[in-house]
Amino acid sequence: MVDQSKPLRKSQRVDLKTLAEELGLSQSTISRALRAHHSIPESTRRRVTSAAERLGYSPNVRARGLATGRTEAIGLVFPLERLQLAQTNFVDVLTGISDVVTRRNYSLLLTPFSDNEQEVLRKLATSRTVDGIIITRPLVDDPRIPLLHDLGIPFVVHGRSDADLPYSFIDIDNAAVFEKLGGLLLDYGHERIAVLNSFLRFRYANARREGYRRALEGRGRVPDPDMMFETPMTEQAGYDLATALLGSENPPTAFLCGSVFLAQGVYRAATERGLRVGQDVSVVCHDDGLRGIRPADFDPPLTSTFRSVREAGEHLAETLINLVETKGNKEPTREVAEVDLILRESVGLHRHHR
Amino acid sequence: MVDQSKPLRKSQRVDLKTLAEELGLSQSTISRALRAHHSIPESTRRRVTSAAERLGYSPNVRARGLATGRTEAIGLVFPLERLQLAQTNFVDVLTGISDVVTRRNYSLLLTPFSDNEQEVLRKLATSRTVDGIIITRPLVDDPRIPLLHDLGIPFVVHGRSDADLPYSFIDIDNAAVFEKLGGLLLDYGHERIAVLNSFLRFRYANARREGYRRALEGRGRVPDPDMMFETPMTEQAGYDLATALLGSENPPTAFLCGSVFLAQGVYRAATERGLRVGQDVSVVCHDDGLRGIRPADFDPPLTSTFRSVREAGEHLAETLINLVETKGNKEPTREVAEVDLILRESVGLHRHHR
DNA sequence: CAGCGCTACGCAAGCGCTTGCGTAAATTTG
DNA sequence: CAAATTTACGCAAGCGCTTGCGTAGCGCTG
Repeated sequence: MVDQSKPLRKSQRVDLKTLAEELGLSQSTISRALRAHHSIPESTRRRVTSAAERLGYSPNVRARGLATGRTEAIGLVFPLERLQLAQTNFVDVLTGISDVVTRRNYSLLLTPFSDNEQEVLRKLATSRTVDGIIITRPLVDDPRIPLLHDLGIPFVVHGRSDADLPYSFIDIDNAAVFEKLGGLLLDYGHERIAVLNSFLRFRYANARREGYRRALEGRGRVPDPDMMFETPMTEQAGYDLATALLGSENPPTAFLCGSVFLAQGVYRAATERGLRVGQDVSVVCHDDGLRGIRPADFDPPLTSTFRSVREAGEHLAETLINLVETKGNKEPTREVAEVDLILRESVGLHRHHR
Repeated sequence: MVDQSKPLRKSQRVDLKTLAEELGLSQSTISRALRAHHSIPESTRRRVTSAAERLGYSPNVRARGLATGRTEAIGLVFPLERLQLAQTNFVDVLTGISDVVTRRNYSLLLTPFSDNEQEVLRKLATSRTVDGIIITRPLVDDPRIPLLHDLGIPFVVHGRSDADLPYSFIDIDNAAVFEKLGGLLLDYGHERIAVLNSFLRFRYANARREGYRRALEGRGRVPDPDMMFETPMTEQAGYDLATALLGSENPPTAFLCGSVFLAQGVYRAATERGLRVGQDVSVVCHDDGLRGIRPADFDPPLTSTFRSVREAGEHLAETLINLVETKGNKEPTREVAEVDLILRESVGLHRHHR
C-alpha cells in the first residue's frame, strides 16, 4: 500500500493516472468512483474522493468534454453594444442567467459580436464550445431560429419569433402590456396618446403595437399613426420626443412608454415645461424591474406593467440547462408570462374641456 | 477524385476525418493546411479551406484544447453581487474586457461565485477550463495572488496587492487620486473635509487614504479620524452620510468622495438642505468614466480625477492574452495609470469667516 | 547518373477522460 | 454444494484534434 499521507505536491498537474497510481486502482475505477457510479462501493468511493481532495485533483474539463460530448457550459450571444449602453436591461438578464448557471454548476460563455451574428452562432455551435445557446431580442421573423434549429444545438430565446419551429422561449405577454396600459389611458378619457414603442422589426415591439390596437378597437377607436413612434428606449429619446410633442400645437395628454427610461425622459420634458405628471399629463410604461430604477420612486410614482427581466434570465438558463440535460427530447418550453398592471399616481383623468 | 461540389450536408457533424476523406488527404495534412503550416503549399491549402468552408467545418475546440493544452478562453472571477448591484463599475470593466476578448478571438468565461472564491479559482485553474484568469478588487494582502501564482496559471489583477510576487496588474495611482483631490480642497482653504472612502481592506482604498494623508502632511496638517469614513460606494450611502454630517454641530465644508455615486448622494443631501454645491459646500470625487453618469453633467459640474475603467478592462484582457500567448516568459506587466484632475464648478474657496 | 536536399504529405502516438464489455472473487440460491 | 448472481474492478477503445518523425518522389548538382 502506498503512503496515503504524501503531502500535496504544490502546483503539480494531477490527473486520473496520478490518482490511480496513488491508490493502486485503475483509471476506470477512479473515474467511476468520482462520478458516484453504482458499481463502486461506498468504501472505495470515499477512499478515492478523499485522495482526490488531498491532491487537489479536478478533472480536465476539455478531456471530459471530449469523452462525454458535453461541456457543462452555455453561451450567451449578444451584440457588443448592449453591454456598452448605459440604459439597457441586458445586465439584469445577464444577472439572472449567471445566477442560475452558477447554481447549476455550469459555466457561462459570453459571446459578444460586432457583426455577422449568424457566423458567430454557427461557429459556436459547430465547434462544440458550449452545450446550448441563449439568444435575445428576436426579430419578427428571426433567421437565427431556423439556423440554430438546423445546427441541432439546444437553444432558448428571450422573446419569441414567428418561426413555426419547435423551439423554446421565455417571453412575456407583450400584447397585454400595451393593451393594459393603453386601455387604462383610454378609460381615463385620453384621446391624444403618444405611443413610444421600440423598433417594429423586433417581435416584442410588434406585439405591443398590436396590443395597443386591440385596446383601441375594443373601445371603438382606431390608431392614429401620427402618434405612434419607433424610438430607442433611452431617457434622452423620451425627453426629445416629449419635448417636441408637448411643444406642438395639438399636444398629447398622455404618454405610453415602452420602457422606464423613456418615461424618465418624458417626466423631465414635462417638468421642464411646468406640467405636472399625473395631472396635466399622464405617463405609463412597462417596467422590467431593473436594478436601480424603480417606478415607485418616481415623482409622482409611475404607473406601469411589471415583470422582472432578471427572473426571465433565470428561467432562460434553467430552461436551457434542462434542455441540454434531457438532450432535448422533451416538448419545447414556451413561457409567456403575464404582466401586472400597477396603478400609481402618474395617471389622471383627462379633462375634456381644456 | 471525389466530387468536390457535393452539397453541404445540413447539420451533419463534419470533422477532420470527414474532410480528409472528402479530399483524399490525411488528417494531418488537413490540420496543417488549416493552421497554415509552412510545409503545406498554397494550392492544397486553398483546396482544403474552401472545402472546409463549403462543408461548414469548424474544429472541435475541446479536442483541440486537449491536444494543444490551450482553450483560447479566459475567465473572469467575481462575486455575483457585483452584477446584482445597480451602482458598480463592474459592467464597465466587463465591457472593456469583452471588447478585447472578442477582437482577439478569445472567449470569455464568466465565473461568478457566492462564496469560497479560493475554491472556485482552484477549480478553474486545475480543470484547465481557461488559459488565464482576471481577478478584481484585491485586498491589501490578497491571498488569491499567491494562490494563483502557485497554481501556475497566467493571471492579471485589476488593482494591486502588497504581495511580493511577480504578478501582472492594471491599476491607477490611487494615492494620487486622493492626494490631488485632497490637495485641491486644502488649497481652497477647507479645513473640515469629510473623506468618503471605500473599505480599507481593499488595497485601493488604503492607497487613497495614504494619498490624502500625504496631501495633509505636505501642508503641515494631520488627518482628523472623525472625518474619515469607510462606506459602500453608493448614492444612498453618500446621501445618508452627508445628511448626518451637514446636520451636525460642526459640519464639514467639503466632501472628498471615492466615487461618483457617493458624490451624487452628497449633492442630493446638500440640495435638500438648501446648500449650493460649489459655494456653500465643495464636492470632489474620482470618476471611473462609467456609462451614463458623467460628472460634467452634474449641476454644478463636478470636479473629479478621471481615468476610464473600461480602458482598464481592455488592458486587463490585452495583458492577459499576451501573457498566455508568450507562456508567461516575459516580465510581468505592471500598469499604474495616472489620473487627470479636472476642475469644474463644484469646488469653491472656503470662507474662513463664516 | 548517383547522391543530395526539398517538397508534400502520411503514420501514429498522444492529450485526459469516459464507458462498454469482460472477469475474477464473493455471495446467494435451489 | 454446484450453479447462478452479484460485486468490484480492469482493459482498451474511443472522443477529435495536434505534431514529431518518417518517407516517397522530385528536381538539382557535380
